[in-house]
Amino acid sequence: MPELPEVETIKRGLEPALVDARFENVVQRRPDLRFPFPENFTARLRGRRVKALSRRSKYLLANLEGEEVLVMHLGMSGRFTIESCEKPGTKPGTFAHATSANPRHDHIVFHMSHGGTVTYNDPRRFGFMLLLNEKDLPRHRMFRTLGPEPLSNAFNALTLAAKAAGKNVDLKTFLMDQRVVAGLGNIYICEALHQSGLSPRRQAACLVRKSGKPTDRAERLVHAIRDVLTKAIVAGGSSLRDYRQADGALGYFQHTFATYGRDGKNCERDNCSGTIRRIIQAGRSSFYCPRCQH
DNA sequence: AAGAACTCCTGTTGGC
DNA sequence: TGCCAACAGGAGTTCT
Repeated sequence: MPELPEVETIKRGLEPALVDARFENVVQRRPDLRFPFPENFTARLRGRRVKALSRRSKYLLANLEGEEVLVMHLGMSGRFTIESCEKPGTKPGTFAHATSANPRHDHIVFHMSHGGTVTYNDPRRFGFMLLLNEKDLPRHRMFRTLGPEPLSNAFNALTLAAKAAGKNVDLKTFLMDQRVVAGLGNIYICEALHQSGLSPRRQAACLVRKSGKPTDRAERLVHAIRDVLTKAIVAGGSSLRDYRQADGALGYFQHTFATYGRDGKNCERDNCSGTIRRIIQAGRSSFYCPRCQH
């Protein structure tokens, strides 16, 4: 499920449950997800304090006491649930059955020192967890090649155009490549392409001029990516408030899409009477309006 | 060496 | 109702 805005939302939601708490006990219900869990995973976490949570691309990072980082990737179907988090403003013990997810896919349970519990559930098991030294993280093969954070200054029309030069792929596939820009996925690429009026079928090279300078399309695309992500994070934040008051399940964003999943529906862009279409690119669905995206 | 195809896994949905 | 195919928010590995 999660793309950058969801991981950011999850990070914020988990902060009160994890930051400044210690792992009292960690229950590991299976040897692997997508990859094997780290050697002695539970023993290495036990007793350790979480200094901070952060995010890089779609990775959720827990910086631990002792200069280690717990790296968590949620794959397609990973989710976290918080239970019995006794923090100011929450009622202890009210989250007895916080999750509607099938408990047979509860693979990891973090029992924290303040009495709260954080459970990782992942039916498809495309997620994974790593335990790395802080200083090794940037050199790790999963981080080394990651492109810039789309909400940082390192991501701009200039750097995007540089990566598009000579590329013989369509824009959709280009943006799915995490080396180009980190954290985008199927949904937000479709949305950003719609907002910028660019067809997902257009070639990536349209972002760069012969001189190497970015085209106007590149400028528009960068702006749209930023805008779509920022709005989605805000929307995710609003659903967070529910989880604290309600059932403890960490909700995802409530967001309305212009294209994603709207195959056959009307394009709602002003003055556009097109119909959203679904096509397959690199084996994945793309949604776009052939009328206003070129 | 870039780009396409295949792979991991379970759950849900829609058509017959 | 059951059955089966298609599809799902990801990305590493293997092919051509």
